[in-house]
Amino acid sequence: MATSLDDTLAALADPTRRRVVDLLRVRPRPAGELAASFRMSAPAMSRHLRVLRVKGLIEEERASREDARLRVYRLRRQPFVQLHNWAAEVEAFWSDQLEGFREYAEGTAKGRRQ
Amino acid sequence: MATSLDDTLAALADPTRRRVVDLLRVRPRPAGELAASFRMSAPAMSRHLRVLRVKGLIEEERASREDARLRVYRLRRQPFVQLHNWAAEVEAFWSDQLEGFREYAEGTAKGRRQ
DNA sequence: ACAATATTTAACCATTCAGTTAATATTTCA
DNA sequence: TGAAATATTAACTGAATGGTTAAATATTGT
Repeated sequence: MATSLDDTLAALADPTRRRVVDLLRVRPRPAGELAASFRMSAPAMSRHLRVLRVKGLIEEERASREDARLRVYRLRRQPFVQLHNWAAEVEAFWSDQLEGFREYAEGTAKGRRQ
Repeated sequence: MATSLDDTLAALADPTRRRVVDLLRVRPRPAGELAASFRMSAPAMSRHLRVLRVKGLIEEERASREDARLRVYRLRRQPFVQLHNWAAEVEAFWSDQLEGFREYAEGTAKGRRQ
């Protein structure tokens, strides 16, 4: 059930969905509470939640609940670990000692092109 | 010149653009070399590069170059640091001792539903 | 000056996306 | 049983997105 990085980034591209993640980061919440946090109709939020769910960023909570009408969503961990790792890899571009060399090489090389 | 996290995620939502970042992560490259790496016309790549530039993920290299027709692009650091930090914050949802408590509370609480 | 090269901008088109309202489950509770 | 509450799916619409080809801009080299 691993979510691809591309799916994760596509799911997070919409600002509303990113804010939903920030809310779920505090604690799992039912769809209605999430919809109420935005000036947005329930169906619109429902679709955002579906995107997040299909892409594997959240899951519907199956735990026993006092009201079965509520659908409580919680974050899944894997996509965020993967995103974290990728961002760290990209950052390695600068932390490498290589970067200093790259700067130097870019400024002095003459015929080294592709 | 700080790029917002929302801009960063929007720029990375497209798989082509994410692959461009992966290529630039190795070393800065001219637009033509990037276009050649995908089965895609030069104008299409040019637009992807424009998105990445406008959103602040890459910059055109101003260093003295042997051929002024080439536009070499390189990654900017800040957006990736920010993305890394945000993903780490989301992950804290699990590494917190709180998480254990949350699981417990979810399973046992009865009337705690805001 | 002129042809070739590198890249972008312009104009166009098909698809995707995010929002809305209306209709459809499902569960709760009076 | 039946109205209220929670949430989703369906159908529609306008805006944004990503690709294409043609035209324009700037630089290089004969």
